[in-house]
Amino acid sequence: MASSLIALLVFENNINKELVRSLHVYRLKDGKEKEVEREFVFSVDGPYVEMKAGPILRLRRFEVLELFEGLVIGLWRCIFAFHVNNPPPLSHSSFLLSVSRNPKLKSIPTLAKDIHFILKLSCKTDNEEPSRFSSKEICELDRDNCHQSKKSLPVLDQDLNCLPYSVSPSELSKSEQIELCAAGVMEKKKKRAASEDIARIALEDVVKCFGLPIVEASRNLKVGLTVLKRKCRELGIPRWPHRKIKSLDSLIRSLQEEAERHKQDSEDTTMAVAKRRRMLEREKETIERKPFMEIQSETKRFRQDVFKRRHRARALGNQGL
DNA sequence: GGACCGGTGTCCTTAATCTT
DNA sequence: AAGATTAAGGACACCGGTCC
Repeated sequence: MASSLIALLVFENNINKELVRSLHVYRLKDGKEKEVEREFVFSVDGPYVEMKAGPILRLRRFEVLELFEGLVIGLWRCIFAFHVNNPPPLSHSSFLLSVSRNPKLKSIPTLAKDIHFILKLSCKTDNEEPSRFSSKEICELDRDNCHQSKKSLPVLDQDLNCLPYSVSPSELSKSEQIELCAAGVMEKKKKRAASEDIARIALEDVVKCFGLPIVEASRNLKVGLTVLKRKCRELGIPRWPHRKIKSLDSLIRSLQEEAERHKQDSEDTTMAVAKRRRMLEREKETIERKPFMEIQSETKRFRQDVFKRRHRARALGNQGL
């Protein structure tokens, strides 16, 4: 479960003319980006997360003081969050919240609606007066509100940085169990792969997954890691070539960038870059066909050169800063 | 019901890749 | 070239299904 992808949204709401912060937390099930396990909604007053029709839960170590992207909080990954007083400019959010450029978003129900809502709010707040409160003051207000809510609401000391639902199923009532099952929350028993399915896996199927890490490939092929490893040995693949291919891809990309930069340069330079790129692409194809092949030593030298250049460029960039 | 087989998950090791 | 980081490999315990 540690690889679960978490999407999280914080936005301002104006229901009942009160300033309400909403936090939508989406936990995608077991790393599978298509299945959403549960949705939480932030409670009105303080850092508590209210399950829909459930108890109040505590989200620790999370203060929405600024814009967050990709921040990992325990098991949770924040895809987008901003403080009520600090709405981001639309241009900033365009990449992350654009479904066409970030296809992961498609897998999260109601997200499109939420994004639309957030962006509308963002536009509105841009035109509004800046808040009278500093972030620090808001934070203090929040803390006061927390204390209040502690008095009035029952609070489970569930840390959302750990897996939710750590309460054992036997402790839940039958109706709660049914509800959890309906939400897809209860741990599903992993079914073992049928032996005919394993036998049916052909080299072509495996080759299609070379671009993925072996764990993801095994998920794609619907078999366990051990099975896939054994299958690879059977098919004459001693090591999973994902890293070789990724490395060659990265070299091809940097050559592409170089080609862009050298557009105006001499024909010789352009030709040399294009030639090298073709060589790398051929090598990648060869490895895809013969995964046991080593990366050529010439390519390894070239890769080392690229690393050095990147390193120098970064160092110069840092000096410039 | 017990033995056996095979898949899964986990932990540690090792190799490959990347950074400095 | 050395060190750091990351990802794959391998071993092993556990569990569920099947067969006798």
